[in-house]
Amino acid sequence: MNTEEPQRKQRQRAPSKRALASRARILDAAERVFARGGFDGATMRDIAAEAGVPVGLVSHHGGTKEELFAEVVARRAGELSAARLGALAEVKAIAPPDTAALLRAFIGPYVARAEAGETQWLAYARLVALVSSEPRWQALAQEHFDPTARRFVAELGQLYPQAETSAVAECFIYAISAMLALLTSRWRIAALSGGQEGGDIDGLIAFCAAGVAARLEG
Amino acid sequence: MNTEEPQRKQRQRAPSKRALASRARILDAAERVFARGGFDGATMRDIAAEAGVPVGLVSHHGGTKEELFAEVVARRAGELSAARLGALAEVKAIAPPDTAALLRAFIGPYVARAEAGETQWLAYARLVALVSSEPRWQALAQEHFDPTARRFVAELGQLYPQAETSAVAECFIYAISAMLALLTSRWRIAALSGGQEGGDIDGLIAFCAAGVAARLEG
DNA sequence: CGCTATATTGAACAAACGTACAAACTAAGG
DNA sequence: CCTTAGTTTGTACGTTTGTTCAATATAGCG
Repeated sequence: MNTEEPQRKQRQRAPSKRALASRARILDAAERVFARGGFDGATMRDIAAEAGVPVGLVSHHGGTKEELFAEVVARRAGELSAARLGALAEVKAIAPPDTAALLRAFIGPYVARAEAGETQWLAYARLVALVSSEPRWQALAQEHFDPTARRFVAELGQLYPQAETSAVAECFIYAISAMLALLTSRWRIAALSGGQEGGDIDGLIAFCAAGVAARLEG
Repeated sequence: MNTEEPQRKQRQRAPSKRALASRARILDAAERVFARGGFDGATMRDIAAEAGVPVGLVSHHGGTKEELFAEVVARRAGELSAARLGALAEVKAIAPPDTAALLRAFIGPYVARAEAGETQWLAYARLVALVSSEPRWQALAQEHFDPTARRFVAELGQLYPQAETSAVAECFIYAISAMLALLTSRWRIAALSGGQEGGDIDGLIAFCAAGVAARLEG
C-alpha cells in the first residue's frame, strides 16, 4: 500500500552551492548550444562539453532534452516580461503613450540586454526567434510570450480604436520579427551594404512606429 | 597515364523520364521535410518516406544531405529572382517607382506563389527564413539571394540619396523579415488576436513602405 | 533484339544519438 | 563524527543517424 505521510516534499534537503553552480553552468551552456544549432542541431554531449561536465550531469539537472530546452527558454522569460511591463507602466505614468513609446517599452529592455555585451542574452534572442517561428514550440510561446504580447497588443489597439484586433496583432508580429532580425541578422545587413555595420534601436523603432501608424490608420 | 579523350562528358546517357520524375519527387519531399524541422530535424529516411522511395535513392539523386539541402534551396531561387527582377523592370518601364512599388516588386512574386495554394512555395518560405537567419547558411544566402537583394537595395537607395547604404540595407532586412513573418507566422497572429485570421500583402506593404520612408527620410 | 549505362532496391556499416544506471564522492543536519 | 540525501562520474545500452554497396531491374541506343 501507499505510505502514510501525505504529500511529503519530494526534496528533503536544500541543494548545495556547488549543485546550484553546476545547474547554472549547464543552463548557460545549453542556451549557447541551442542558439547555435537549434534544438535538433544541439546534442547533450555538446552541451556537456560546453559546460565542462560529464554527460550524465546534464540529464541529472536538466532532465530530458526537451525539458532542458523549455527550462532554458523559461528562465529568462520571466525577467524579460517583468522588464517590459515595468517599462510600460513607467511610460503610462507620465503621459498617455504614443506608438513609438509603446514599441520602445517592448523592444527596449530586450535590445538593451542583448547589446550590453552579455552574449547570453544574444544567444537567447536566437532562441526566441526559433521558438517564435516553429509551430513545434507553440505551447512554449503561448505560455511565456503571449501574455505580455497580448497586453501590448491591447495597449496598441487603444491608440487605433477603428482598427481590427487582427490588424494590430499583425503589426505587432511585424515589429517583433524586425526586432529579432536586428538582433540576429546584423551579418546580413553588413553583407548587403558592402561590409558596413548598421542597425540600432532608434532606427528600428522609427521604422516600426511609422509602419504601425500607416497600417492601422489607413 | 590519363585517358586520351579530353573532357569527355561524365554522363554518357541522358536521364530517363522516370529518373527525372524520381528526382523531382525527392526534391519536393525534401523541401517539405526540411521546412518542417530544419536541416537537423530532417532525416534522410523521413525524406525517403515522404517521397515514397527507398533510402538509397535519395542519396543517389540528391548526394549528401548538405548537397540535397543546397539543391532544394537553389532550385526555386532562380525562378524567384527572375520574377522579382522582371517585376522591377516592369514597374520601372511605366514610371520612376516609389518605395511601395519597389517593395511590391520584391515581395509580390513571393507572396503570390505562396498564397496560390501551392504548399511547396510555402514550405520554401520556411526554408528561406531558415537560411536567412542562421549564419551556418551564409554562403547559400550569399550565392542565391544577395545579388537580387543588392539590386533592390540600390534601387531603394536612389529614392533616398542622403541615406547611408547600411541604413537602406537595414530597412530592407526589416521588410524581408516582416514578409517571412507574414508567410510563416500566421498562426501566431491568430493566437494574439483571439483566433482571427489576419495578414495580407497590402497591409504588409503599407507597413513596410511607411517604415522605410520614416527611417530613411529622418 | 541485344548491349550497356543508368536507376532502383534492400541490406549493411560505423558513428553518434538520448537516456539509464551503479558506483564513488560531497556536504548538510543531528 | 556519522548518517544520509544529494551530487558527480564513467560507462553501457538500444536506437537512429548518414552513407555505402552489391545485386537486380529498367530504359536508351545501335
